[in-house]
Parts: sequence; structure tokens; C-alpha cells
Amino acid sequence: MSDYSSIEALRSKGLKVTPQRIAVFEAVLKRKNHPTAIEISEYIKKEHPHISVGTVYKVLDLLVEKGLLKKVKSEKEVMRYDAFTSPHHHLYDSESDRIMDFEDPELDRILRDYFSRKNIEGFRIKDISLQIIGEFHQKNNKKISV
Amino acid sequence: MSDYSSIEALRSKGLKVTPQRIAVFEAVLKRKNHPTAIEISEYIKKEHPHISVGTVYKVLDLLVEKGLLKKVKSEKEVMRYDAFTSPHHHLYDSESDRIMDFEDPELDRILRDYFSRKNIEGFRIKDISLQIIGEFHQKNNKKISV
DNA sequence: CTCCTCAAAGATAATCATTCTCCTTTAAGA
DNA sequence: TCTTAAAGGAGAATGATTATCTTTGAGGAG
Repeated sequence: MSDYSSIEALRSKGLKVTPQRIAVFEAVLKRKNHPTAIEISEYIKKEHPHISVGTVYKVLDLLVEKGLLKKVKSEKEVMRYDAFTSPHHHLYDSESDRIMDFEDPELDRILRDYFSRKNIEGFRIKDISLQIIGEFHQKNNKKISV
Repeated sequence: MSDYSSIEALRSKGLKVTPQRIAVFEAVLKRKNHPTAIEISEYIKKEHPHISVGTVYKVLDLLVEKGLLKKVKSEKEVMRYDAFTSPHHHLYDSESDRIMDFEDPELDRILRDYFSRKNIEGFRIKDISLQIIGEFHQKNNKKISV
């Protein structure tokens, strides 16, 4: 509980150290299976029954912003659809919710080579796609394909 | 409108051909920018003001299931959190909502090499992560790292 | 071509994650 | 210790998605 290192981590980012922040941060550190905000909230209720879900969300956002945690999956919770054409990857603008396609047969070949060499035991691959997160630094609306 | 090929596509999958299905499918084909279900719903309202959102969701799910469309981003809409450690990728079980880590320095090196060679104009990369979708064929709960 | 039947669609309520609002509390520097 | 802006609490609001339940219509049988 209240591991010294998590307090240090918060302080190193110039954040106010509160019991809520310590609890949320340590919950994510402790749990290995990519917990959701709700799961984290349930988990810390055992020790701190008074911490509200809203606070958990706020703390998580803050910790992601400061680089102490990482969000897995979408930046936005919305599902998007794509006509099934050739395999391609996606560029995500971290500043907006813009998504663009990226396709390159060479990349696909490289990945195919790698994964046929490197077998993942107990797992059969059906599809691979890259999320390339970054920033567009010019207005660009056409499909990118190299 | 009611492009012959979309009707053919539906029929080839053994699906009942309805105006709603044609409208939704063609909307996704026509729009290039990864529309959300809501956007599709708005879009087809111009031509078919009576099609309900529920129907749009049902049709999209069906088309994804039949392989005519693809979902971009998360299988579930939930956000998950991860302590920020070394860069790693994720294995998604298509049968459940299980997510596991996958890390391999060699893969990271390959990707780094590729992207430093292949510059994407107008885009500055901040992070890259692979979504590897497939099926676990054994009960496996430990972190996979090759 | 008409009729039948079951799958599909419509309308709307319910659910669930997430965000917002607004009031109260508290960390931490003076 | 005191002050104050930042943080937290409670719960309402929002927005996407799903469920329910009734009505409609696609498409095969005759």
C-alpha cells in the first residue's frame, strides 16, 4: 500500500499527491490484465470504498496525459466501419479523431515473413493491423499509400 | 443507387436482399473516411428517412460477420489501461474480450527500420502498436513474450 | 401472381461507459 | 496554521450500443 515509488512517480510529474491518485495508479500497476476504468474502480473499492468512478476516470486521463499509463485500444470509444478491400493499416491523429489508411505491400510482406518465422504458441493469427499514432502536420485529405 | 454489385454481394453471402441492407452497404462503400454507425445512419437518412438506427447497427454487424465489412478499432467499445513499461503489442482473442501482451525487440527493430526508411509525408509518428487478432486455442494466461 | 411464414425492420426503452456540473474537501505552499 | 486553487464526491446527463416487442415484407411454395 502507498508504495513509495508510485508517490515518487506522481511527484516527478509535478502532480499533487492524493490518496485517490495513489490508489488508481497502484491498481493499474498491480493488475496485469489491462483493466477497464470500471474494473479499477471496483478493485480499489475494497480499500477505498468512497472513491467515485468519476474520480477514477479523471485520474486515469491525467496519468495517461503525463505518460505514466497508456490507453489500449481506441482513442474514442466509437466503432468505425470500413469496406473490406485490401489489407491496410491506420494512421491515427492524436490531436483529432481523424483516421487515415496506410497501405504498403512491402510492409505486409515484412510482417508476414516475421510472423511465419516467429510462431506464437497457442495462438492462431487471423488478422494483423497496425495502429500508427502521431500527428498530421499539414492538411492532408487523400488516402496515403506509398 | 442500388448498385447491382452490392445486391450481388449480399446475395452471394446468402443474405436476404432488403433496401435497408443495400443502403447501409453502399453508404460504407461510398464514404471513404471510416464512418461511424451514426454517420452512416445520418447519411442514408437523405435517401431513406425511415431507416432506424437500430437497423443500421444490425445490418453493420451482419455485414461484418459475413466479411463484407470490417470494423476498425476496438471489438468492444471499452477503454483499457496499461502501465507504461516497455513498448509492446496486443493479441486480441476474437472469441472473447481477452487481450494479451506480445513483445519482441526484434519486431520493434524491424518496424523501426521500416518506418525510418519509409517516411510518411505530412505525418510524424509518435507510437506504433500492432493489433494481432486471432484465436487462442489453449487456456493460456501468462504474458507471451518470445 | 398470390399467399404464407419467418426473418427483418421499426420504434422506443434500457444499458453501459464516459463526461459534466456543481458543491465540498483537501494538498501543499506561504 | 491558514489560504486557496486544485481535486474529489455525488449523481445527473450524454451518447453509443443493445434489447424488446410489435409490425412489415422478402422470397419461396403452390
